[in-house]
Amino acid sequence: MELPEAKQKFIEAWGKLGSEWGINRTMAQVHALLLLTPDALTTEEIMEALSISRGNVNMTVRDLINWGLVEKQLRAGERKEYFYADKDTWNIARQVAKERRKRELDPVIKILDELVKVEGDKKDPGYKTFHKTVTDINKLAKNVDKTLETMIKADESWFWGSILKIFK
Amino acid sequence: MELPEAKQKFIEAWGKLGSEWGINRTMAQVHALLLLTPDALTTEEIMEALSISRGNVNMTVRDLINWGLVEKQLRAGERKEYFYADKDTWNIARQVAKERRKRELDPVIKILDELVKVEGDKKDPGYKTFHKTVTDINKLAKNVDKTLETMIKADESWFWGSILKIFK
DNA sequence: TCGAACTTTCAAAATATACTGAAACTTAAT
DNA sequence: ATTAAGTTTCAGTATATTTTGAAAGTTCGA
Repeated sequence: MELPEAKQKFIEAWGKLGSEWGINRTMAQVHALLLLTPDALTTEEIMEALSISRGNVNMTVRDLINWGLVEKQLRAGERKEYFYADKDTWNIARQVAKERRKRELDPVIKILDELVKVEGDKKDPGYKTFHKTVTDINKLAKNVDKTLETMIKADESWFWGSILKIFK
Repeated sequence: MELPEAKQKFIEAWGKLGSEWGINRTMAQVHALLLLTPDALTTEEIMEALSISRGNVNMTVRDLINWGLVEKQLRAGERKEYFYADKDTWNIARQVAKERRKRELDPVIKILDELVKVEGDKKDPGYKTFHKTVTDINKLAKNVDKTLETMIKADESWFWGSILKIFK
């Protein structure tokens, strides 16, 4: 396989994975493109490379910046903005974990904490099932939450070292 | 908060979480409904409880069965089919991990393995960046893959015991 | 083998999501 | 103050996903 084709494949694969994970395809593709590019790109170059509109690039890049995956670079004497993606995969993973935790897991845990407190007739199977399900899911969610928190704070080699050692 | 309202909240929350995780909202809601129901429900009852059409229930329930989260029950002397959700949250988590790994992670790892092999000019920064990015992501993906595999095989208390012990 | 009870399918409609492109806006040099 | 280079916004359009509902299919008892 030749390099240009390989790059294309990578962009596609990352785009597909992204869309399966609730990140929109274009956003994932722009990220992939930047990950493959040694230096920063302009809006113009991204538009060109992926055949998408200016408006789309603008919004997508803003999202990537909000996710902490891309940074805007300014160059002395130039008006154009350049976009550069952090290439450290551990940072990327951590950043994604951090954002998703904040956006998705935290709100659900908050609701579950409320629901665990709901009182009811302990003889009623409907109530018993409700209470057990909610309590169990809450516990699971809290475990996931703690694990993510550790991961977010941790150093890569330590993290995988510990995980894979146990699981050996 | 009263039980019916609490149930409703749970169904909504689970639906929202599901849709953020690439599982469609209705599927997650049907799952939530079944998780709250001590015994099995019929198509009719699901339609009623969630105000959705017969066709939708049929397809959604089929998907849940394919994900291994719900089972079809037949009762002697009855034509109707009943649907029952496994209430064990660890099984649910495992099952979801298993399916997503198979459907999403495995194909990406296959592509990454191909891309890691692509040869190029070692002086070319474009090639160097490509190669490093692909190699790094491949490693990360393999670590996640191994961890998921362990989780899928593991027993709940052992798994969280080990994880949380390290992470203290 | 008929028909009632139930399930499945899928084309069409509804809804949700993403993208475009041109106008409005910003900034800085002249 | 004007203009040119660039960025941002967003109404309208395009695309993708989900849902409906009615027709076709299945199964089983009489």
